Amino acid sequence: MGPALEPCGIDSREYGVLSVLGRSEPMSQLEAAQRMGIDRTTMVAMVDGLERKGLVGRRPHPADRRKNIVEPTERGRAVLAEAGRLVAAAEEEFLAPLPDGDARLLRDALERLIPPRSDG
Amino acid sequence: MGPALEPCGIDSREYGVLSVLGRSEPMSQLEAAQRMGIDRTTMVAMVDGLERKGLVGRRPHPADRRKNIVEPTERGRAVLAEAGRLVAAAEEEFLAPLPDGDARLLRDALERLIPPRSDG
DNA sequence: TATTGTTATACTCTATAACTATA
DNA sequence: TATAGTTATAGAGTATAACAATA
Repeated sequence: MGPALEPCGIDSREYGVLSVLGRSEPMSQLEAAQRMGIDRTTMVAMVDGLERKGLVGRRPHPADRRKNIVEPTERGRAVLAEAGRLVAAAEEEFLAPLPDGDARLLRDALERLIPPRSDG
Repeated sequence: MGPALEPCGIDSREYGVLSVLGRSEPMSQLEAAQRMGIDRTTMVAMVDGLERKGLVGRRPHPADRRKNIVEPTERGRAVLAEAGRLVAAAEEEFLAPLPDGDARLLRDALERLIPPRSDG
């Protein structure tokens, strides 16, 4: 995934964070961290980086001023969409050596073993 | 693998090194490092740890005194055997949710995608 | 008193550079 | 001149502890 995402200017962890933030309702940093199973202090650094790149923005939660709502910017959403395409293409290429039908079987088996989280 | 190996007193990286050293002809630290795709300086630390635990021993190469031959001790071989059993059991448990036959298919597909190295 | 974000700090794993001894 | 092992050191990534603001 790393090399596949290079044209986007993000790495796989940033793609994960961007996915969490862009594919559900707006959420706080803590909620995002919990969805990804990472520490909230790690999320601070991740959001810092994405914010510097202009891909997400922080704004105060209207009802609870302790919280930051973190949302992708317009450009962040564009990068997320493009990243999704690149990752899908990389996955297809990776699975190409398998005989017809085996790719789906592999994906289904892995999904049964490791239920996907919201960060894809 | 980590939790599965705990009863052995080794972690997954140490299991990898022990496998490389115990499942082929005796070899130098550099050869072992190259088989695992890790740096030789990292191998120094790994062998240090395994030696402290009494699982491997260093001896000079008879024909080239720059080299260390690193081999499992008798106890190292016993731990390797037990670790192999624990890992196999953990894998079986992990794959248990899959319908009959799918476990083999999954393993075969993964093997086709990612050819196994000598560290298993 | 508990929670959210933040900062400072420490720890783990790994690699790079430089040294010693051998070849 | 090159190679094997070693050491010292630095970097990435992560977590824990402590603090400020807010609930």
